[in-house]
Amino acid sequence: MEGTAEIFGDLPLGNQALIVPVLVPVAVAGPYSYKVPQGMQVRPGSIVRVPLGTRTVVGAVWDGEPDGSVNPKKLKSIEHVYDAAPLGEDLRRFVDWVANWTLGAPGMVLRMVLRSEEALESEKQVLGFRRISGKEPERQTAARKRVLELLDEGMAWTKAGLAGAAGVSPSVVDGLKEQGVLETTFLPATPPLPDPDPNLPGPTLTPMQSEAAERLVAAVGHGFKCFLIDGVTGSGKTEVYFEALAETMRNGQQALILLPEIALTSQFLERFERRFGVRPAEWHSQVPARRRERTWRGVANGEVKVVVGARSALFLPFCNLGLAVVDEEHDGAYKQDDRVPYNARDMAVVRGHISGFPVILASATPSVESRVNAQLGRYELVSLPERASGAELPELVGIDMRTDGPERGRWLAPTLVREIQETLTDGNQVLLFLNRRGYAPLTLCRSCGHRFHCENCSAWLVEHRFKGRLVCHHCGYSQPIPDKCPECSKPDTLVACGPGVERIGEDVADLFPEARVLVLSSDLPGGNERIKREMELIEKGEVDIVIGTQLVAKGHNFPLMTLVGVIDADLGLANGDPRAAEKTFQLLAQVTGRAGRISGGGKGFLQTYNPDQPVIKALLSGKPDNFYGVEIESREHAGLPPFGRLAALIISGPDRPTAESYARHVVRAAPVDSPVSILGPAEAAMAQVRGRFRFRVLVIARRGFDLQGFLRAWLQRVDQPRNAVRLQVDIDPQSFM
DNA sequence: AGCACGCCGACT
DNA sequence: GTCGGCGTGCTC
Repeated sequence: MEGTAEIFGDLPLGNQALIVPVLVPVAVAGPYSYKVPQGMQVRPGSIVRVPLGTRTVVGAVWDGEPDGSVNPKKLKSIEHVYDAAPLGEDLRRFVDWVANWTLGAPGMVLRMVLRSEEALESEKQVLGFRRISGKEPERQTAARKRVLELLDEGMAWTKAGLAGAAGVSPSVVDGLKEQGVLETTFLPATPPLPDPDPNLPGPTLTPMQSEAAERLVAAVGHGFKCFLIDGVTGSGKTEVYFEALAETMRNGQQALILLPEIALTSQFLERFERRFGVRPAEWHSQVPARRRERTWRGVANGEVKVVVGARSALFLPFCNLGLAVVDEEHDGAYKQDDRVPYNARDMAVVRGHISGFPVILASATPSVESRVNAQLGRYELVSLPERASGAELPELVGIDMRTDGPERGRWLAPTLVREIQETLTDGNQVLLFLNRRGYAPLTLCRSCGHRFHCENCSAWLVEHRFKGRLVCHHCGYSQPIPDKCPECSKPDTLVACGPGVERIGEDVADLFPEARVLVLSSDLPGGNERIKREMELIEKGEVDIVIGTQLVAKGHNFPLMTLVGVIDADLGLANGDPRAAEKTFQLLAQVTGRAGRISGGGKGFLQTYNPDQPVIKALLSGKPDNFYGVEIESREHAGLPPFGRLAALIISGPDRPTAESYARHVVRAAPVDSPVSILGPAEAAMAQVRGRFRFRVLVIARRGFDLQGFLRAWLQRVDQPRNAVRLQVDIDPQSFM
């Protein structure tokens, strides 16, 4: 038995009541102390209900000695110990680790583990009805007969279930009970779900896939190790890690698969079912509470073998977790910004490290920090550079818009127009990608130069011609499109500058009047339903040219799509985001990867004003490493307040050091075996605004930057009480330069 | 006076 | 995270 809090039978304890630390779900630094009433059995990990202030809360008995400095008169007693299995030692260490890492309160992290109080008591037993053999009702009726026929099969039924199945009212069942023909019984708790079968025959893997799968399989059951699967779209990453999953199940251990968004889960569940025979347990906010409770309990007692879920699934109380997979590991949806801010990808690695099991990160476009971790040898790289079907990856071509661009007022370069024509003639589909909603990003007055911008946030208003409004994409403000300039009042002087998807649609309709064109963006009326329907239309080949925003980057597969044209490949590179290059690479690799995914032989065209940009070169060559490597000119540590971990505040100079350089330094500076996330200046400032003020800071700045002065000023703002800071923090990254 | 609202500290 | 206490300022 572990722990300090055991009551040993009738051993005399004198007058000294037993006191234990209990972690409560409030934002305080550590556990509180509670008395254990006579006869109550608790140990570290026990889930308990305790009084706290005016309410009662659910907490967990924690490790270590109770805080001796509190006034013993203040101590209250534990009210109740829940029936649920105590949280394991490794989970408790994980909670503490995450709290330390996020600078959050351990109680707040525990709260993520103990999400549904209902799950903590064992499932309520259900009253069932069974036939007492041989007994017949005094008077037989048609309804009674139907009920008894069902019961003669030997099963016990619930009243509602039985009445429903027999097509009679529940009172018929009551009547039979009254007559002593039926007896009541407790039904067994909900029958356990069938386990996934790891021994069903899997698909035939290519030699490259098999080799990758073998490496993963060999690691199962042998402690912590982190893999990064870097596999192009269509390379069969999923099939490969499914083999590791199968091995984990054969080992009798549980497995967790994290997906970035719940929209992807239903397809994934089907895939899982095809491979392992049944669906895995599902965990995300849209799963009904009842099912979540069952999953929580099942995970804790070992009945549930595999969970597929969103980031919050990482905090489930697995009793025997043997593998975690983080699919699409580069995806920003793994970051939680509110409450406890964490990145589930990194915390999955930590959980694997603490509990001693392998973790697999998978992506077609791995994040910079994961690549760096692989280069440093912390993660083992598993490359799948070929499509499993044997289809060739799309051939990518850059179009220099300065020399080969379209005439004024047009947006598609002649080369791209020719390719579209050919593709349509062959009966294939075209995707034109532009990550900008609306008709035009800027409206100005030809006469006086007035530019429309948002009253609240000073961003330009984007014209939405379908809606007939000017919309702020920042804050949602919108106004009708006026017919004259608000500044100089002259009519008919307003001009739209630059393209959005709606405008490309106009261009395409002119150039290809015969083609069936569909413009897809998230703001169109009809919502998700409509988007789903339209995706299906595309899949069926009922659309020739799709014009879309990033919405078309993931999800459905389009078998007939062989050409992808990126209208503005430079979009998104111009802002101050240190991750701009990385994000652009990921997005464009994903979008162009759709070309010829099934049939092979696809083509992609990138319209750009700067073909020499590292990102564009990287995309064209298929080698993401090419856009790394701008040198950091100076780097300093500011070892200011002594907190437990490192957060990175990154300042990018006008020379824009690229993200990998940041990552390299940040990762090197990190505690051994700790994953590191990169925070841009805006993110770091946001974190302050949200109330996390205490950082150890790593600053990367260009030469000549007054680091000491900056830090003094920054820390002064940071160390203020919460509301003072809120007013003073400047989150504009430009101001740091 | 009575109440809504925001700020702030306490919670074992 | 949540509650209660307290000060401010407004009022069917």
